[in-house]
Amino acid sequence: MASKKGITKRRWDTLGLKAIRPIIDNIEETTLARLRRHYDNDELDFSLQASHNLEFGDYSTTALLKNSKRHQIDMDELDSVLTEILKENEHITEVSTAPNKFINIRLSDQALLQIAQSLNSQENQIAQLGHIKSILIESPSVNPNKALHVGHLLNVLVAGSLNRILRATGIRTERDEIINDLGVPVCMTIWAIRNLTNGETLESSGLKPDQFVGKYYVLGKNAFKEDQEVEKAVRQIMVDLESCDEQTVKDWKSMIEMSIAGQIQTYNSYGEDGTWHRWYESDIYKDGKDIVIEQLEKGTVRKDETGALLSDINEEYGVRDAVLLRPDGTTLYHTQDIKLAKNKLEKYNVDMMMYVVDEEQIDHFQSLFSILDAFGIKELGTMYHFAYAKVLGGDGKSIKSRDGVDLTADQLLVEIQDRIRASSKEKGQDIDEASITKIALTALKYLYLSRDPFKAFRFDTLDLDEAVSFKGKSGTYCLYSYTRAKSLIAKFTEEFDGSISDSSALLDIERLLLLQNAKYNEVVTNAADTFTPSEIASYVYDLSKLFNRYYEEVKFSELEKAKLKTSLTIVSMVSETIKKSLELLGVEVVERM
RNA sequence: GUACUUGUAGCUCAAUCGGAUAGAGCAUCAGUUUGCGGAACUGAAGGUUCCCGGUUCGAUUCCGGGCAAGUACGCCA
Repeated sequence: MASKKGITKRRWDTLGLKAIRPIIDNIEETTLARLRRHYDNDELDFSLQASHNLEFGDYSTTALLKNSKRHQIDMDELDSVLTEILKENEHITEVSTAPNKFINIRLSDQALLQIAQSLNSQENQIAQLGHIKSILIESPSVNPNKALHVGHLLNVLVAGSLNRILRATGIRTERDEIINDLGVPVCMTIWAIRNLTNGETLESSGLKPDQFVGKYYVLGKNAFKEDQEVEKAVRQIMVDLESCDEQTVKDWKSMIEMSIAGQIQTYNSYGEDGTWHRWYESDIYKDGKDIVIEQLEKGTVRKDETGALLSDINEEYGVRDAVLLRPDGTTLYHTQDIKLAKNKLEKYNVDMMMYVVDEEQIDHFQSLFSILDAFGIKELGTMYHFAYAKVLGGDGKSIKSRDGVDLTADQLLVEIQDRIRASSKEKGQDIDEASITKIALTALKYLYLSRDPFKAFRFDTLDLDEAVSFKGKSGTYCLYSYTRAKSLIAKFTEEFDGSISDSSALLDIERLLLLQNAKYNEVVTNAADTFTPSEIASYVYDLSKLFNRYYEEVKFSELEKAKLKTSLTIVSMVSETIKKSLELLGVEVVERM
């Protein structure tokens, strides 16, 4: 009995990724092997997790609590055995058992530096793959009659970031989207462009192509609502399109092309190439009939009294059955999506299909996934609806319902750029336009990606002011840390050679910094496994914050030469981690700001 | 009505997916500055994690039941 629950659950744990942690994995393995041998019991468990507080050591284990009860081993005895094994490890300098039976270990300075070097090397492999080795991401599938607004942007940025994060772990990713190029709204736009332009053309309007389309969509929609004659005319366009009337097809194609071209421009300005594969509803809306009829004899589809064909899987899957073919043989949304899924699999042969579509369509996807499973096309658990919550306007209402009055993605970028430019002028800095754009994108992307996408958020000017204020938890703060690190290395360029020959003990702040740095593989793996870019955002902020503390605490110009070299190497490694992390969020770093 | 999602500091949000004393930012208050870039740093104050049960060494997290908010519910896409 398949469960309806979980198809769109937030926490996804079936990618089976396992982070590769240099040295830490090694300590885990050797300790576990010795422990099992000592007790001659292969069921014993041992794992290390990073401590959140230096007081509790660098890493800790709950092995005492987990094993003693489960395997009837005396806790004190296990404690002394485990402590002995850990103490003999070359990378560990201190082992202590807390009153609550956590065992805390402290790593040697050497081990910390080695870990940083492994993570920083070109060969750093982030994770071992599980059974999901390839994923197709469908996004953003914006309707072609509208310019992208600040709500669509969430989709674009999250999908872009997920794509990068998944790739970083070694998963093969593919991108695609479906363009709904049919339907009444499209025909309303065609009608408006035919009748309301007063001679205005794309060229003479000076608008981006998608904005041009969007403008006439709104005009067409209003006319459609108010005037029955217009409604008639729009219906006629639908009929003409269906019957492949030459002029109508030409107008339609030109409108769709304008729209896509404009959307791609927007993707480009946000640093996404937008070259992913596009499926068109008009290519597939007649298909899928045979798939449905084929299922009739398998019992997963039934015919009702009107002659319509419905899915018949309610009992097994607990989802409401859907109409798949009208009595006249025409298809519906579901039917097209079934066909599309089949096409996708034929083209990309991926282990998992992900749909980045807002939460309004949860029911649709639960139903679709169940049907695909029942039809033997793709198993449950290998399809995922990333059901992000809608972005709300400043008044707390859905943006979707208020056509034409909202900030478009293009306007938003310009607005942020203006603010960045103004504030850098205020500080008497002279920054080139390319950097202004990068800083603006940093602020914006961090704002969008640092939060949980499953919780609705209100988009209003308050958020904007915060994003560009450069204070506190922001992308610009992280970027600033990076440029600080870079300028530090540039200042001491003669002393910096990437070595760690110094033998004096690391400072506490250096240990903290290296420990945070050491979490990189784990954080990226977890972000991929649970589809949460915000984990990267939190991580890079914490790392940046530690770096700024380091920067304030240590006067580099007063350090001994050997110590300076090591410290600069640490700075360099940390700055590279900041850079890599920001890139996973789709942020390109600047060297100066 | 049914299903899904959400509920944590005054506000906006975290919490490595069962771990130690629930953390940040904003706002508030108090400090650091002759500097390697102050777009920085340090500190104070702020909590019955919506409520009630259960599971267990241990629950913001998992399970059950309430309460509140948002969203979706067959021939539209």
